[in-house]
Amino acid sequence: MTRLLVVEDDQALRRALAITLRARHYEVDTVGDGAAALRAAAATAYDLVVMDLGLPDLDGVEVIQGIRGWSAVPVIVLSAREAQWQKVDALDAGADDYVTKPFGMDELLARVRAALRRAEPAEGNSAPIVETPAFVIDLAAKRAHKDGREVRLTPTEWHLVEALVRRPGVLVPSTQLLAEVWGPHYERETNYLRVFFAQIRRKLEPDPGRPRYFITEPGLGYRFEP
Amino acid sequence: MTRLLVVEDDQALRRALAITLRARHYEVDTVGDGAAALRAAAATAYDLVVMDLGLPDLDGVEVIQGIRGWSAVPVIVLSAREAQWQKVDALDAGADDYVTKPFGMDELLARVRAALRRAEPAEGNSAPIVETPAFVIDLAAKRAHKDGREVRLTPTEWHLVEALVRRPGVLVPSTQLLAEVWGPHYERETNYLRVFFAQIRRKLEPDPGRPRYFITEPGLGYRFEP
DNA sequence: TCCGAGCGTCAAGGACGCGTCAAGAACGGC
DNA sequence: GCCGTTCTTGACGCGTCCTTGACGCTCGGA
Repeated sequence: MTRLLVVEDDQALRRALAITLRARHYEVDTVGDGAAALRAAAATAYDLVVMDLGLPDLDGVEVIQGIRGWSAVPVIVLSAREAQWQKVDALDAGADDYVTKPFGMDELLARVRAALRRAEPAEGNSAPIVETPAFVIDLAAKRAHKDGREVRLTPTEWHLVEALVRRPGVLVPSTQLLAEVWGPHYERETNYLRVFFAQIRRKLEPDPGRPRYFITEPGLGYRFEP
Repeated sequence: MTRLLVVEDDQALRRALAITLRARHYEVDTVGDGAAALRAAAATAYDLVVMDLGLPDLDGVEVIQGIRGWSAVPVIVLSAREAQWQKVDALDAGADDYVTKPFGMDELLARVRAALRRAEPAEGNSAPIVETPAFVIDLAAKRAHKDGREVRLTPTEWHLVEALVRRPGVLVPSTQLLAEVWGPHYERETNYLRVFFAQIRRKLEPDPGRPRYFITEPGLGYRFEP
């Protein structure tokens, strides 16, 4: 399911957007101000953010920059502001697209599709099935098998496994893993990583005491070794 | 150098676009019709295409579909057509963005930057791999190999190696290395450098006693000789 | 020839990060 | 409201990495 976050202070428009998008089978959360937007984006891994630039608390550009600090999620900006420099500012802050109110719903939907289409290959181009002599991971189906037996992973364990397995052989810094799985405020909680990797190794590694696939690089981060 | 293809039948606008984009240090090719656009896109690996929808020979949507048949290059569509369904068609055909004429040049440039920024990580712009006859260093994956064997570097060793290898051949003053790796208060602790470079040479140099790649310039600093 | 500054080497200590375990808190399903 | 799962939090032992000091070497100048 594709998850969208709608950030819009005008209640009527917020409802209209949510209804229209849900009718297209997107899963939609809505918030009404910038602080809530940042909290929501930190708590949940959305596939796309639709955001009004005129928010009551924060400037839209600040919200974009806040999100861009740790996430590459596509952001489509809605705005009644016509001035060029505002579009330029928003786009340079990290927005992916800028739609001027009043806008046609069909156009917005097309831009949502375009943004999602672009983001797709970046995330899922490498095979959604990862296979090693010890275990098989199907990222699309969210299933893992070890020695033919199905292994159950909790949501957080999946999130971690995915973050590593998506870039085989590459070292992923602890801070990046924490930001990606728990959110930007958890970058110091390295003990989470220790606890969860212990669990993941117990479930997937042939010899959990001596990891072969989920490798710790002391002081740096973790690495998935295919 | 970033390479752009401009597809526009109006000669005046084509020239204006080319001049503006070149002033921003993009490398720009221009063509005047759809057939030439397809030929050019096939012949050269452009980083982005800016395309007018109203072309004399082919419909712009067909050109987009033609390009999308084999390339994922970002496409920004320009058009005087206001109707929503035309935007929807172009976006669904694979366009990344749709700008309605008349448009502001600053806005177009911002959208160009946004599109290029998105495409960047997928292509892997700068080569983070440093190769010498004796060893290979992959800065992105944080891996080092010597004679085919993997060599493990500690966090501080990585930091130092990176600081030097990023600027091949140039002499980096000791104070700068110390400030960059340990912080500004450590600029006098040159013994740190001696200890760690001894370690790094032991791990990477063919003959650690007589360094060939990590060179000391007495009294000045250190240099990486590729 | 002697001397000193700067560099390379080595080894010991202490600090830090990691793996492990377990218990309490939050969450969701019934 | 209860129960099982999942997440959070704390404590402890251990290994690795960083820091620090001592010593020998080379090279240039007195």
